[in-house]
Amino acid sequence: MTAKAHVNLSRRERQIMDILHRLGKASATDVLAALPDPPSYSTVRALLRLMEDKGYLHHETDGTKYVYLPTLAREKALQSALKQMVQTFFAGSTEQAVAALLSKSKLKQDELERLSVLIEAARKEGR
Amino acid sequence: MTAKAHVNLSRRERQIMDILHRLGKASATDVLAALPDPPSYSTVRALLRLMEDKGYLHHETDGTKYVYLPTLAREKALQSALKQMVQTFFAGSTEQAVAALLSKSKLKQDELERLSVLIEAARKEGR
DNA sequence: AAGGTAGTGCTAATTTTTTAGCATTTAGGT
DNA sequence: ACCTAAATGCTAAAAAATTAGCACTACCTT
Repeated sequence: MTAKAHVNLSRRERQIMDILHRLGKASATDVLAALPDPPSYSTVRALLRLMEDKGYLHHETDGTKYVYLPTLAREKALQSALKQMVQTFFAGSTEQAVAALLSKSKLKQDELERLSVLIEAARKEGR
Repeated sequence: MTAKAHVNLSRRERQIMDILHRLGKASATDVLAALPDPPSYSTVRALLRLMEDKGYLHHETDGTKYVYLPTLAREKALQSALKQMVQTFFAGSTEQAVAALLSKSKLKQDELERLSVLIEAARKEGR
């Protein structure tokens, strides 16, 4: 499983990976509920089995049922997704990406406060 | 073209949209050069034509050749991508997304400085 | 002006994805 | 112990995506 496996995901596979990353872990029923234009339950189970074969995810047993989790650790997947986004829309500039996030959402005072602390810390560290 | 059209893109379609957003616009040759596991030139042209039919992109003529551009304005596509990312990995928290970006890349002093200015401005504005 | 190069249009085959059905197993309640 | 409910395993059909080939046109170079 390379870190850029995501470029090879099909439509449904990507939707399912997004759901798993969002929920952390999920049963076939959970996945079905979260899928856009949901297919049948049977279909979802088949997809999950195929994706497990391909190594994108694996399952644990919770009593008699299966709970699926991404194979690639959240950290790795996140890093890959962030990099992809920064490259695609900001020519590699993290600064611009952060600026876009800031401009597109109304952060609360306490959130801004905490970010301010983070940035000041980074500035001192680099100095 | 809804703003969440991206969830319906196939593997190649997504790869091509990423390339177009990265480059702004691109010829079939450009796209071929940028595609991972590149297929034939003929294939790329067919994909571009299909995607144009679906409304994902359109072309302009540059002399005799075609140059393709995303239909959805960069701003819209970006907003949709950012939202998707924030929802998937940060349960909707922009603050956490920004924090992750900061922690995963070494920003230069001048970049940090500019971000600091942005954040202070937002803090004053919200107050 | 002729030949070659670089582009487009169209079509069809192949491969992959997506889908659903049926059989089987396990657990729990009466 | 038996019946039902809720799982899973497996298989195959249908739909969509991916691919490449061939024919044609415009332009440039000699």
